[in-house]
Formats: sequence, C-alpha cells, structure tokens
Amino acid sequence: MSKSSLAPKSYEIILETVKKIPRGKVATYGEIARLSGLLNQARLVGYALHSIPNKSKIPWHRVINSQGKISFQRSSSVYHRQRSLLKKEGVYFDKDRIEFKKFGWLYGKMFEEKNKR
DNA sequence: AACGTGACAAGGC
DNA sequence: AGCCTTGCCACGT
Repeated sequence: MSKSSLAPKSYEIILETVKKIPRGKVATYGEIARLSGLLNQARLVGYALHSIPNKSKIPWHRVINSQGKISFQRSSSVYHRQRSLLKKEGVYFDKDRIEFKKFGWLYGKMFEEKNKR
C-alpha cells in the first residue's frame, strides 16, 4: 500500500477542501470530491488523505463515508483514533454512525446536483 | 498494457 | 437495515 510519491495537483485541491471542514463537523468523501470539482471521484479523496504525513494539521478525521460511518475496520487502531478525535470535537456516534442532520457540514445547504435526471 | 485493489457511492433486493 | 452489484478512477504489480 505504498503511496504515490508524486502528489497530483488534484490531491492539493482535495486537501485544501478538507481544511475547510469546521471543527465539530464532518463531510463525506463524495462531498469533498464535488467541492473540489472532481465529481464522481470520491475514491481519489481517500488516496489524497492517505498521502498526508502524520504531523499534518489537515483534519482528515472529519471525512467519513456516505453512510455516516468511519471507513476503517472497527478492529483497526486507526478507526479508534479517528473516532476519538471526533469525540474530542463533540461529534458523537449513534451506534457507530454519525447523524448528518447534526454534524453534517453541508447538511441543509446542499447545492443542487440535479445532473442525474 | 491488463488486471486487481481500494480511507467511495448509489441503486436494487 | 443489511448485503450485493455496478460505476468510478488512480495506482501498483
């Protein structure tokens, strides 16, 4: 699982978007992709986040999947690290799941995306 | 160049 | 609510 050492420009854009997520709020991979002008490239967000060095200030933990869950295995240590970082910001879970209604950064102010007619 | 994989997502059962 | 399939696309082998 080596990470690509050549950081594509897309990664930079994605990480800038992630930095904008307010403390105490969360956003999904898909939302970050759209806000970065990369529709349908949610997976790329995962790659970008994985390329972040440990010391980075980027709030990677505020990115979760569309189901409102953490995308790591429950048994992994990184899962618990993310969960604890969120809890520290006041984001709590309802059974392993976060309610977008309460903590979704874009909840309510969703910009129409009706290109799926 | 082909193929499998993945910190994803949406739709069908 | 789960589980499965399909669509996506960048990467490593």
